[in-house]
Formats: sequence, C-alpha cells, structure tokens
Amino acid sequence: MDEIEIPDSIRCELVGKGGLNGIVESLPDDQTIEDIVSVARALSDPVRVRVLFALSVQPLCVCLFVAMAGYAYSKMSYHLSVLKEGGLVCARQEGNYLIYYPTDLGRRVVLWIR
Amino acid sequence: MDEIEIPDSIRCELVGKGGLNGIVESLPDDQTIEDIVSVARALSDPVRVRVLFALSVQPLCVCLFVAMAGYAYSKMSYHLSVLKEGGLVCARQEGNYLIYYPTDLGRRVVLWIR
DNA sequence: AACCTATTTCAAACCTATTTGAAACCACAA
DNA sequence: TTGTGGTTTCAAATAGGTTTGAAATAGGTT
Repeated sequence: MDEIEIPDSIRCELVGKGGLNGIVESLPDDQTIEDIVSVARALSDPVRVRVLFALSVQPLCVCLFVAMAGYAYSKMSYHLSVLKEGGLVCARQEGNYLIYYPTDLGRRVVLWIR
Repeated sequence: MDEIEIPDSIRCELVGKGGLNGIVESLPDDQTIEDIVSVARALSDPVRVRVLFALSVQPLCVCLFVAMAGYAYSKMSYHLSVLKEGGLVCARQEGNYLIYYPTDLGRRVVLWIR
C-alpha cells in the first residue's frame, strides 16, 4: 500500500497513524466536506461577507443591501441566494418585503471570525 | 440619508443603530474582509479541505497528496498554492521533498470546524 | 380588474478559477 | 558533470462563477 518513497521522518509518524489510509479514514465524510465547501464558497466574496456581518447586527430587507452596495437588485439577489445555499442566512416575507436574517450557523460563523 | 421606503419594524431598529451608516461603519475594515475572503476561497474546494484536515493530523509531502487524491503533481501543486495564499499551510524543504504543514491559522480553522 | 413596488428568475455575456501537459528548477547521487 | 526524482511554473484550454438587463412573480392598493 505505502510503497511510496518518502522521508523517514514522515514515514515514521505515518505508520503510527495507520499509514495514508489511516489518515484518509480520519477525514470528515463527503457530506460534511460538501457542507464546509458551501459555507466557504458563500464567504468567498467581500460583498457577501459584509452582508452577513450587517445581518448579524439586525435583520434587513433587500432594498437596504442594494442601497448599501450600490448593486442592482438582480445582482444582490444572486449573492443572497449564495449565502442562503451556504445555510448562513434565511428570509421571511413581510408585506411586499423580504427580510433576511442570519441562521444559527450564520451567527456562529460571525462570532468565530470576530 | 435613509429616505428609502422600508417596513416600520426594520426602520425602528435601524434608527436605534445609527441608520444604515451606523451598520456600515460597524463592519470589519477592508483588509479584514479581504483576509476572510482569501481563507474562505482556500476552503471552497473539497480537495483543499481534505488536504488541510490531513495536514492537521501530521505534516505530509506532496507525493502523498498526489497518491491520496490521484491528481497530477501540477494540479495538486496548484491547490496547495491556494491554501498557502490563504495562510492556512506552509512548507519546509527536506532533501528532495517539500513537506507541508498547517499554520496556526490553519490549525485554528480545523479545530473550529470540528 | 388594473396597477404599483419589492424581489426573483432566466439566459446571454463576461470574467475568473481550474485543469492539462510540457518545460524548468532544485537537491542530491553517480 | 550528467543524471534522476520531487516539485513548481507556465501557457493554453476548459469549466465554473458573476454580471447584466429583461421578463416573471407575488403582495398590496386603487
């Protein structure tokens, strides 16, 4: 299995951990990895990070983000949808308005980053 | 400034927080946002997340990642460079080999995700 | 019903990230 | 010094994410 040439220092520590397989098996499962990736993707744009932090202050409607960023509605809507897919925000309807607010995960992420 | 039509519930809470400007000013500064984004970007690919978690078990050389993922060297090298740019990993040379290991930030990220 | 207003959805254009394979680099051995 | 193995770098090709503007939706008003 581990017939690869590697430095002794590494090989030594590696055998004590069940070889490369041991390490691979200790990794988070695929679903968990996917979840991490989708949160990370949601945070990989400056506007989306700002939106999340703003929401951690108080719930806001889309028109305020539009005012804040100077973006078109459709553009802001796209970024909000990425945040939603990452499970960081959700929204409730209030009359004509959609009011976004952070999920528990969204709140925890903000707290940790701070 | 805040001449935008918004629901009263939102407006109410908003004035108590210095209006939209108050919220915008409470946001992290640009440099901090950039740092967050580059970490997030580094984690926004499943292979990179696996590599980081594997490194949090023990330092490893590139050939092991290549074996683990079945990627070409150049491909793995690219992903390692993204992790490096995000400040999550660094490397030391040992003979012919480059041995990657997590930075402090990299370790903290892994601990928090778990 | 007809009409606003806030927001989303869609497809096309656009831009950035990733993959590929070849070539370059570097440390070491013969 | 030539050779070899591990790794990176580069440029071209490809895939994937973002922007744009127009059209669709949905709730409220007249």
